[in-house]
Amino acid sequence: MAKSTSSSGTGSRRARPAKPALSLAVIVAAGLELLRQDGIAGLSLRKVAQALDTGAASLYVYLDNFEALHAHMLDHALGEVAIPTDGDWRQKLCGLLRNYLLVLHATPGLGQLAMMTMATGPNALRLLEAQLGLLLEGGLDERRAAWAVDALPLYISAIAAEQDLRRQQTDPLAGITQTLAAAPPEHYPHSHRLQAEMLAGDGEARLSWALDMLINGLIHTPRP
Amino acid sequence: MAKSTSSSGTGSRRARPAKPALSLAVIVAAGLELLRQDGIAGLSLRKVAQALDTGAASLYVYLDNFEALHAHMLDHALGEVAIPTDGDWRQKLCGLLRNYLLVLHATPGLGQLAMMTMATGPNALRLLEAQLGLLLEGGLDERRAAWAVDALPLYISAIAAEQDLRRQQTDPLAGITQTLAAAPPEHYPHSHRLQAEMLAGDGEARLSWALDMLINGLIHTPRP
DNA sequence: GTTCTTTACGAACACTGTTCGTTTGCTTTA
DNA sequence: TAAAGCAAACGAACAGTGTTCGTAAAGAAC
Repeated sequence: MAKSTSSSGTGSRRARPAKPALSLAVIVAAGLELLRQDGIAGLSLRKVAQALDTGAASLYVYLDNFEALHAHMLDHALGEVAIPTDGDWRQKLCGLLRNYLLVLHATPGLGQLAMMTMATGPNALRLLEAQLGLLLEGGLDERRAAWAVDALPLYISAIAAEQDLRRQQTDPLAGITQTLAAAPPEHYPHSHRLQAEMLAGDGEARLSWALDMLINGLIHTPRP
Repeated sequence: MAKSTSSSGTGSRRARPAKPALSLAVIVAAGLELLRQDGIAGLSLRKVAQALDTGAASLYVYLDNFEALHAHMLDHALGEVAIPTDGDWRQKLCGLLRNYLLVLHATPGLGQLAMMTMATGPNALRLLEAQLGLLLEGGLDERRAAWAVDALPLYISAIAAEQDLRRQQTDPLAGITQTLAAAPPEHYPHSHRLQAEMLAGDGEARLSWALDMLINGLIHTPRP
């Protein structure tokens, strides 16, 4: 996909990768690589610059903000989301959303980044158009599809962000589990009884159920 | 609820509020006040300490982390979410979720904070129990209710976080609107045609529709 | 009165995003 | 060829951030 280092064809004439000429694409790639390694907490302009063997100030030729880096990184990642072509509309829509979550899930912190950044790049637009097409293909009226296309990816992003949150804390058991265990069963009977059930199921099963739930809700809820 | 300032009974003997004796409750209150004024970007340990007329290091007696402050602030805010008592189960559940969004919406940045923090305080548990009770009252089986109680507040939090994001950027028009306007209509026909429709409706109407959609989906989607 | 523990605080450390002034290297002119 | 212009790159500095450490003060327990 991405161009390999230009100097690697004829053999590198330096020990270091010959300083890849600093462009927006290279900056974004370095940012995503850094995110992949250190997560959202380890992502910083200075470290991106350091990975590119330059100073932080040099990046401001290509970026207005740190937030702009976020936006470019997100949209670049969104370019990896495949749009299904086989099956009926529902299978294709579920597949698209599943691929979206897959991409967010592939690099740690990307889900959180998606919730911190307005997705407004060309790839976001591409996914928007595809989702609208699939919803209309499914027979939904335009007004419903227009609102659904906001709700669906928002929910998927929230799932990814939540799982990122769970991943980045040292002890995933320390969360709600301790609270539930310490809660007096006579005051919180449902929470106590369903404790195990709430944590049951792997990510795949829960996602499939959630997607079904969303689309079923969509079908059964006309717009006011 | 919280103890009032102990020195206020006999009258303050200093010009300044007599240094309110530094407790977790006071720190959390100051943090929420700071959030209310400056949003999530303006929230910092040092500013909270400054508002309490002390240094940042002093807060570490009551807090392990900056993240711990987040958690306590979130749970304190969650204490303001009212649990409806009138109407059938569906009205009560919708009311609860609406109140939840209302609270997140009331102070800027709280929605983002809710997506950055695991809600694991006593008030989160209280809301969890209430939601479980209402779902079971509605006739949902326990396995479905157990998963729904994770999905529902997550989606509401995502809505709040998204609106916080929209609020904190100077120009709310600058988002997807520009991208849509610049997109060639022949390549993105649906996006172009439904441009206005996607932004239509106020927050109330969209929330009501979203809640209906979620609950309808819940009803029509059995667990695997 | 003397210990011991909790609470408070100042100074310092290692970071962060961002800005400013300057230097470099290439391209376009004269 | 030489001069001028210009965008890109860079180093230093600024105003912040969370967190840690050593050290005081203030009570409580003996």
